[in-house]
Amino acid sequence: METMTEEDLQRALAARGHKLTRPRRAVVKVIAATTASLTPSEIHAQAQEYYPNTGLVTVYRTLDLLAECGLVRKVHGPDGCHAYAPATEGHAHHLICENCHTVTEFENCNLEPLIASLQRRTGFAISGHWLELFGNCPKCRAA
Amino acid sequence: METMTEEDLQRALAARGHKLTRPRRAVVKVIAATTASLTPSEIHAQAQEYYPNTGLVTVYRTLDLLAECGLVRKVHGPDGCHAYAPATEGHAHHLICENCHTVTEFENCNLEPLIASLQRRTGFAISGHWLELFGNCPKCRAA
DNA sequence: CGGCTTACTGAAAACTGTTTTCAGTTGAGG
DNA sequence: CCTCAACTGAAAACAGTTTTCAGTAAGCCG
Repeated sequence: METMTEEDLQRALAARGHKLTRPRRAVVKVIAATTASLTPSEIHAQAQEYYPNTGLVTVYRTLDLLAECGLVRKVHGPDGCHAYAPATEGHAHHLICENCHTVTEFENCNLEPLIASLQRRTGFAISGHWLELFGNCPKCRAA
Repeated sequence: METMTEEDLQRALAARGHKLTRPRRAVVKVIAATTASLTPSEIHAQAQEYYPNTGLVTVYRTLDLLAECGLVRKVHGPDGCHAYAPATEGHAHHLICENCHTVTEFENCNLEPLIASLQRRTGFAISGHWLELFGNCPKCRAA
């Protein structure tokens, strides 16, 4: 369940033969530093603090790259489907704070009984699923 | 689990004081006739078969209206978040055919144990969730 | 260390999906 | 019927994303 460090992310990109350019480092730094889900333009704004020349286009391209490598995941929520969050390994789901957008991933969704019963009842062959939970994180509950 | 008829939908709109205009009737007819999830522009194309003057803008407005009334639900899937499907009553989830986009709704997701355990472990107060299952419907499996 | 090659870059333009604006139309109650 | 607010389509505005293109720089190789 641990989120990857900046160095982990850089290593993962390099291992796949991708160059570690200045704007990529900036985006990676932003991703590594956040617990929240961020939109491409939020990431862009933050990345510019590390490397002011970072272009929004490159942020999109880098996010695609990171998503392909499974290092980042798109987060779908009631207020939109434009945000990305750092990914943990393997199959995972999101627990999202509706207030500050902090995202916690979890596995172990234990949907097998439900899936089995639905396959029986509907005749569908179920091959994947998506589960996102919404609420308020401990910090926001306090405030 | 039954999907509403054209008349049901019209009655539901009228009951809330909305006018039954020609383009709205056309959109409602499309929604009542489909089991699949459709994008606004697919709905637009089909609605024009019933009322050729139907504008895309009105399709968007009518979908908003139907969604507000709980008659239609936005479907979020791997290939996008732009589709709408007829809604059944109450809390419901989607079972979506990745091939033909047929959507079946179901309730009874039985996530309470998972939610309770996550609340305990993370300190989040969980107030809502989203669950979508993907696979192939009986028809597409046969083909 | 410096030069080379190709992956990568930013800016501008193009695109797609959605929303707003506005003047004209129409449904439904009186 | 008549009236009037709710509603409409077209055009324009807008937001998010992708493509294009000429230039740049990462990282290998000598």
